[in-house]
Amino acid sequence: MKLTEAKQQFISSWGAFGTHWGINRTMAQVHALLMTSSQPLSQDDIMEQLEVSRGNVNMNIRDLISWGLVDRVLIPGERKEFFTAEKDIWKVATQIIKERKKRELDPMLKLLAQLEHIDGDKKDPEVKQFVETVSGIRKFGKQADQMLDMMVKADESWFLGGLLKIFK
Amino acid sequence: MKLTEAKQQFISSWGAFGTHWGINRTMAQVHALLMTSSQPLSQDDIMEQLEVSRGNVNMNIRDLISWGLVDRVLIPGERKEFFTAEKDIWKVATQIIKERKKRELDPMLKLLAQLEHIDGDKKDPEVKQFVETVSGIRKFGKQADQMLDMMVKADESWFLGGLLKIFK
DNA sequence: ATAAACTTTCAATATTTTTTGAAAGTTCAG
DNA sequence: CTGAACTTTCAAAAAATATTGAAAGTTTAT
Repeated sequence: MKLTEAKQQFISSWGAFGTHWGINRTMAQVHALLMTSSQPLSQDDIMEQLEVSRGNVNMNIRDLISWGLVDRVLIPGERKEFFTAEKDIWKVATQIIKERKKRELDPMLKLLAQLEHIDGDKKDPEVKQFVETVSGIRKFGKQADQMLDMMVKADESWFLGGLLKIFK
Repeated sequence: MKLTEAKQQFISSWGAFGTHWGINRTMAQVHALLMTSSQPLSQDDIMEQLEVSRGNVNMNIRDLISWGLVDRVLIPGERKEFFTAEKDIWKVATQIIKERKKRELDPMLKLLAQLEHIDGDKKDPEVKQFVETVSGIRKFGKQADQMLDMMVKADESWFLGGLLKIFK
């Protein structure tokens, strides 16, 4: 398989994959393009390669930067801005975990904590089921939260190395 | 806070949460409703409580069943079908992990394996970067795959209990 | 100060996804 | 067998989301 073809496929699949995880197609594709590019690219490069509009590229690059996955790069002698993506997949993963935790998990846990305090008969099966479900989710979420915190702090090696040992 | 109000909030937030993770609002809400309900509910109950159409409820219930998160229940003496959701959050999580792994991670890993074989100069920086990125993602994915497999096989207790010890 | 080069914004448009509801299909009691 | 009760399907409509592109804004070289 030729590089060009493989790259196309990768970009297109990464885009499709992203949409299953609440990430818009173009953002995922821009990310894929930058991750597989050895050199920084300009907005125009990206527009051309992905065949999308200037505004679209601009917006999605902004978002990727806010996720900490892409950086602006200045190239001496060039007027334009260029962009690179973090290429270490472990760093990419921990960055995404950090952000999603902050943006989604933490607020949800905060809400669940509030919802556990229900007025009314603790013996009413409906009240009981609600409180049990919510507190179950919250406990699970807290545990996941801690685990993710540790992953983010931990070193890549225990994950990419012999993770298996842990569970013996 | 009253039960009714809390339940509304939970359902609505669970729906919003779901959309950030590629799950449609109604499916997440049906799931939330069933998880917090002590009794099985019929299609009509769900339609009424969430104010959505019959077809919509039907489709999303089907999906939830295919995800293994909801079961049909027969109630003696009733003609209608009723539905319940698995309420053990650990089982819910492992079920979701199992399905997403099968539906998304496994196919992606299969694709990445193919994309690593590029014709062309291994010294070309573009080829090199592409192969490195793809193989990095694949290694990471394989490791994640194994870790998730273990989680699914493992017992709830090491997670919901003192998970922390593992990392000392 | 000017203008070319470049970036950002955002209302309009297009696309994708979800929802509806009525018709067709199924099941079952009598 | 018949029809009432219930479920499923799916084309059309609505809603949500993403994209465009041109105008406005900014920066920089001269």
